[in-house]
This record gives sequence, C-alpha cells and structure tokens, in this order.
Amino acid sequence: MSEQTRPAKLGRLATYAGRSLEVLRDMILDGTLAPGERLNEVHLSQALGISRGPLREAIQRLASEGLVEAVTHRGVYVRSFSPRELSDLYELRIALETHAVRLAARHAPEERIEELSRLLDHTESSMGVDTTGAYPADQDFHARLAGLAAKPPLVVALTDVGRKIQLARARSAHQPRRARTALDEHRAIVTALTSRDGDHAAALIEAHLVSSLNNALAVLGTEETD
Amino acid sequence: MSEQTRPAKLGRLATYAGRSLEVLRDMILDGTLAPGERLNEVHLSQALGISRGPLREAIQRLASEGLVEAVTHRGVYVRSFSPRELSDLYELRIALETHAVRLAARHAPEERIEELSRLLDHTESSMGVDTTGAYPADQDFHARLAGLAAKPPLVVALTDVGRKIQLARARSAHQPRRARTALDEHRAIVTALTSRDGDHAAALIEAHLVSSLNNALAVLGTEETD
DNA sequence: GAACTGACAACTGTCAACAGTTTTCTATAT
DNA sequence: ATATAGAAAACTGTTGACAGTTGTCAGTTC
Repeated sequence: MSEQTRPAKLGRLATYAGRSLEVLRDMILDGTLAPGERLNEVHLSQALGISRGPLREAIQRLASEGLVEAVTHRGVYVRSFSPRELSDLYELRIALETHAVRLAARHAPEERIEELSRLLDHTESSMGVDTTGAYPADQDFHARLAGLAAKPPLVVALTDVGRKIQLARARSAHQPRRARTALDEHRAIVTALTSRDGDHAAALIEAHLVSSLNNALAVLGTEETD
Repeated sequence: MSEQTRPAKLGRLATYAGRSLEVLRDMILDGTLAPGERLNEVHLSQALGISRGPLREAIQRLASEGLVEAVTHRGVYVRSFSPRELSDLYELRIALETHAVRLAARHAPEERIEELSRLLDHTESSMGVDTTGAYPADQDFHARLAGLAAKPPLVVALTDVGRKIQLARARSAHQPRRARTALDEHRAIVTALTSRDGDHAAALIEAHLVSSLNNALAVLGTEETD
C-alpha cells in the first residue's frame, strides 16, 4: 500500500540509468570526479551497484551535455576547460542571460519578481553565519531569473552552459568575500526588474557575470597544482 | 594495410552506438520517423541490424538533444513542437545568431567572409535548375556563419537549437519561391559583414530569421492532416 | 451493453557473458 | 641500459537472455 514499502532501491526516477546520470553529474560537478579523470565503467558500476548497461546510458547523456569526452575504445574523461574556454562559456551565458532579463523586465508578472526578491532576503539571512551554500543559492537565483523569461528553450540553453561553467570553475567555488558582493549585485538586478528597466537590468547582469568570470579566472590563475 | 579491407561494417565512427545516433537523427530530421511516433527498440534494432544495447545508448543522446522524449517503461517518442514552441526556438536562435554575426563582423578574417560569399555563388548557380537541396545549402550557410564568430560554445548552442528547429519544421521544407528570397537575404548579410557593419548584419539576420519563421508558421497553418 | 477482472502478449529495464581493442608488463635482443 | 617484440591483463563495445512493467483482450459480472 504505502509508497515506502516498494523495492525503493531506485529513487523517484525509477530507473538505474536515470539515477546514475544524476549521481554522476553531481560527482563531476562537485569535483569527486576531477577534470581529466577517467571514468572506469567496471569500477563505477560496482560503486553504484549496477551493471554496465544503464551506466553507459548515463555516460552517453553526460557526453551529450559536454561534461565528459568519450574516445572510442579508450574511455571517457571528465572534460577540462582552459581559461579561454571558460571565457567563451561566460560570453555565451552573458548573451543568453541579458536576453532573458530583458524579456523578464517586459513580461514577468509582478509576483514572480517579488518572489525572487524574497529569495534574496532568505539567502542573506541564512548567510550571516557562514557562506556555505552561497554558490547553490547563486545558481538558484540565476535559474529562477532565467525562468522569468518564460521561454523554455532559453532555460534549456542556459542550463546547458551553466553546467559547463560549473564544471569549468570546478574547485574554484565561490569565495566568502565574493558571496556578499554577488548578493548585492543580485539585488540591484531585481530592483531594475521591478522598475521594468530591461536595459539597466541587462547591463547589471553583464557586469555581474563579468566580475564572476574575473573572480573565477583569478582563482584559477593563483591556484597551483597541489 | 588499406582502410578498405577492414570489417567495414561500421563506418568511420567505428561504433554501432555512434553510427546509430547519426542514422536515427537523420531519420527523425528527414521525417522517416514522424513527430509523435514511437521508437520501438526491438523493431529498430532489427532494422539497423544491431542489438538493443548500442541502440539505447544512441536514444539517450537523442533524448539529451531534445529530439525524442523518453517516458519510463512507456517508450520514447519523437518530439513534436507547437507553433508557439517553434516561435520560442526561433527567438532563441535570433538572439544567438545576431550575437554571432556581431562577433563575426568584428573579428572574422577577410578570407573566411569571402569564402562564404563564394559559397552563395555556388548555391545560386546550382539552383538554376531546381531548388532541391536549397534547405541543406541554407543550413550550411548558417552553420558557417556561426563558425565565423570563432566561439565554440556558441556554435554548439546554435547547432542544438538548429536541430530542434529542423525537427519542428519537419515536413515543411523550404518552398522553391522562398529559396530565392533567402539567397538574396544571405547575400545582404555577407555584404554587411564585408563592410564590417555588425549592427546592420544583425538586423538583416533577424529579419531573415523572422521571415523564415513566418514562412514555416504559414506552411504549418495551411497544412491539414493528410 | 458497459464496466470490471484477470490472463496473455509486447515492450522496456537490467544483467552477465562474450568479443575485440588498447594498455601494460615481461622477456629478449641490441 | 635502452629499445623492441610478444604475451597477458584490463577495459570498452556488443550481444542474448531474464525480469518487471505496461498495454491488450477475452471472459465475466452487473
């Protein structure tokens, strides 16, 4: 009767391939599987407790998402991005996100914008203690912002490029100092949206992303191989 | 010694999964597999002469590309797009392609632009007889145009949205009359690029895509179910 | 005649074993 | 000692079979 008593080995997705995709993607994005690292099918399937079939299906999707690179008969590797590639990704993201924010300024319903504002309030209050989780909050903000444009293909495109950027930034997670600045920048964007000033919001988003990129590049530059 | 004497059952990709992906994608994009149609794994694997394993891997990639929709335990279906969805896809494409063309106007080397111009000459001359192949030529032009921006992520994004648009337009392939117009519009874009006028080129691209969209919407509107 | 029940068929999800390739290691020769 | 050739190990690509779910259809009940 109850949902709890079913096999439950599979989560909500009800398929090993689907669950493996999410697990692997998380492992890649949080650095458990480092850029350049090889994905051994046998080891991974044993670690996940499944066979190679569904695992390979998950890997195909990761390859399609551009998070891993598959070389025939030679294995799949976690992608690694050069600073130049990171810049290019950000440039694309800027093009997409400025477009999204202009649409949002014109068409987003008042309440959805207020929702976003409240989200920032919540982020700020829970940030007083420590900035852990500041990066997820940042991602959440940008995802909701994209949603305000109400154009599914745009959300898809931004999700795609966002994941690659997250991987490219890899271990250079947000720094505590930057979290504060980012929050202020987010607020300014929401304010511009509230006053329906698309051009201003777009300019703010661009500046925000540029400094985010510069921050990432700086971290990558100073970071020496351990 | 020679490449020809190897098993050769597999083409250049050397893997059933990779080849199946391309075959299936072509079948979807040329309408052999119609929107809404179900992909039966057993039938398809027999038709392709392979087992279900590599076939399923190919299908996962198609799902990731947004060309098919997978429903757990219920099969995968070729995606179908509403006019509204087609419009949204075009809007995204406009945002991306105007961005690309601005970059091209600023940075593309002279010779690459001339190359594009010669491509149009060739298209025009081989179009005198019949307009078959006008649509591939159009796609080729846009692909090369995106390439001029020299930003790989931008090319990837445009390829993704381009494929979906191609599927959404499905059987509404280019009309002979429009082929001529499109060629003229392409020429105007190249001319603007030659004079390094990014804004003008962007405006022309936008107009070109809008009329392309309108053409597609008109065809979809008048087209009744056979 | 319509709605329900249960068996049957079809199909998707998964697994374990096989085949072919690449890599590694060892033994041999220079 | 270095380089080389060959065998062994490790791994990817593929297959055929099994398991569980969904959909179908005949038979039954109201």
